[in-house]
Amino acid sequence: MFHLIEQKLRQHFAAFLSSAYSNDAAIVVEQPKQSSFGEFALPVAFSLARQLRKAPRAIAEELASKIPAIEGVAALEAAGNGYLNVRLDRGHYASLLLHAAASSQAQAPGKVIVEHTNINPNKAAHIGHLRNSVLGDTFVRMLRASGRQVEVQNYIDNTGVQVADVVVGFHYLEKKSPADVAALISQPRFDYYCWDLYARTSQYYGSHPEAVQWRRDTLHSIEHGEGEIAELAHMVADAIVECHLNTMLRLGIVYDVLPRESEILHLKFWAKAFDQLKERQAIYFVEDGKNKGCWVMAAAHFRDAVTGDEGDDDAKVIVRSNGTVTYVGKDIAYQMWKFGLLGLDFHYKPLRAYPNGHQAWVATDEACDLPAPAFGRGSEVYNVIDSRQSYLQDVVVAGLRALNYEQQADRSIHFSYEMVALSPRTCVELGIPLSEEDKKRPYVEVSGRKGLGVKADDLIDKLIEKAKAEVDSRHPGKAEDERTRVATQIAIGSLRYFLLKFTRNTVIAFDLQEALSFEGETGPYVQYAAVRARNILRKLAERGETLPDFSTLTPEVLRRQLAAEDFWQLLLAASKSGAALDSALSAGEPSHMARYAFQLAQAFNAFYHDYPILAEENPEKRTFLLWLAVYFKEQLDHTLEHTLGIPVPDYM
RNA sequence: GGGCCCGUAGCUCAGUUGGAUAGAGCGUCUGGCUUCGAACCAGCAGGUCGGGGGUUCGAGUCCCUCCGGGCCCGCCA
Repeated sequence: MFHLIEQKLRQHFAAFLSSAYSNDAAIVVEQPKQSSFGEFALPVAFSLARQLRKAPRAIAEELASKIPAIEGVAALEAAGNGYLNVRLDRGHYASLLLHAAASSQAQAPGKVIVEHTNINPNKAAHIGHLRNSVLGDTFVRMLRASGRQVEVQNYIDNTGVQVADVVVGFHYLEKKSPADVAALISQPRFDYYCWDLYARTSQYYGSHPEAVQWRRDTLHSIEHGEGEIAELAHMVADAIVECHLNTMLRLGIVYDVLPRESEILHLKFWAKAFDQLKERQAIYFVEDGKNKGCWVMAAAHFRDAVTGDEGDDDAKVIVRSNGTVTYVGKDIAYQMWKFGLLGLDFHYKPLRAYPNGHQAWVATDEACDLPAPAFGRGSEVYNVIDSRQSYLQDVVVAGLRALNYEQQADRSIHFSYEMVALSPRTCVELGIPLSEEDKKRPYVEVSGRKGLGVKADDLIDKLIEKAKAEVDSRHPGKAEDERTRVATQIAIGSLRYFLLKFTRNTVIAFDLQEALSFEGETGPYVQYAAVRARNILRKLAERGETLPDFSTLTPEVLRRQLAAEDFWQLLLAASKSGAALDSALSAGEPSHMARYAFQLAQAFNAFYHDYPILAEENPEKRTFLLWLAVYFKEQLDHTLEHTLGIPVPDYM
């Protein structure tokens, strides 16, 4: 509601300034530094000062007296050295909130595609992957909450080097047959097994350089899709994907479609993109020099300043001299498909039906009988990929631009974020050996090749264990499975909030102790506020009472009650979820949404402490306080569950 | 050598896109449970916003420069 009033205010001032001063500058509406100044502050007098050659303060006073009355605004005051502060009519505003019908938001045209997770299917997911998925999933929820149609894609690189390395491990190091591996897959935590095997294989290359030939042979077999090696690769990749989907489902993260690299190749996506790139001369064949025999994209396409003239050496190789295509090449084809620019489509088959009924599909190269939804053909594409790959993302966008797909290039957004590293303290705790140099660093980078990192499932297990101990001590009377469910919800809230509270370009130095904290600015703190609101209503029901009739809360009554600053500030904060969503979306920062939820919880916890609602004896005030609690609960529940993907437990 | 990111309280981080007296959490210290359960609340202490220039009514925010740290720049992905 808050942002609607803000919009109205902006329009009102724009119209007035346009007619009175012929000034058409955009109106800036801020929130005052101190709440005692009112609800909005307009620094408009400062920008008018130059035009009118008058002191800002005098202009602000003039505006305050001359501007026509605005419905719902109680006062307009000049303040400071030229601010114009706006005070809302509290009764009017609250009445709007009380009677607001759940406005069904008009669906914006066009489909947004969000690609996230994209974990190499060769080992267990780790904490860094969780940041990607939680950021992506939350952004998806935010877009949907704002009325956008969104498709969630999880790209599977099932033919790459990383899968090949694990296959090398199984085939050459462990001499395992497909039947042996199938037996392993049926055991729990196959992804953990591969985590170790991948590290072992990488290590083996280090001490046996000649083994790299195994990798080459394996990649070749995978690409041609034949023989035992190719079969192993498929088995491993498919099984690990299942593990990843299970891990993500624990956090409430689901997908619509999983495009795969194998299909990009088999269905000639790349061949078609290659033709277009050649035809439009986005890439060229190199006759000489270090890139001899390759098809490359000139550096000028993806770099601002090119120092050299030709710069073949700076060019990005798209097709190797042996004729195989690089990852970026395939990514260009994939990006084209996302926008419906390729004139080709995958076939699809159902991959899994989620508990909530949602169906995920996976790309295949042969048609199946079941009709799949129309995937791809997006009008906007967000790729959630860590910032270390920004160079490659630039190349992909440059590819679109070089093909004259300017609009699609502009709407290809690298939703980047910094990596998750480990705090030195946590490395020690996990038994990771550190050099003297590393111990002095603020953080240590994780490495899949070395097997260094915190596995996602381990972390989730630890969080559940910790939460369970807390729940057990507080609610010994509740049933075991119920306590486990609540503990799981708390663990999810804790983890999702932890990964969201940092802005995207902050490197997270993951610290186990910090992540396991449930106090202060954490998910459980916010959940606790929602649970407290819930408790009040449950207690009311236990006393045999029902909620009073809120229609007795007339604007006059509301105005009277909201004269109390504490109540007004809580109501105001709770009414800002739409504004918070708008600003979080325009900034592309899920962290803003998380912080809003935290601030709202803070406001409620203070309110809860100071005003025992059920003990209130004045009937009018009691009714009002109950409505306030109900309104707060609705807003926080919605923000947590719908937008942030954080469940609200029944009790804590 | 080129590109991107970071530097704000003891620690970890925000800072509404240039606005009023720079804010949270943790930690330290002090106080508050008669159950709408304290995973909470209240209070104290803590800052030359890395340094130096500049732009203007106004800079943590924009520009230049220097210092310190990180990440990329492969016929890996």
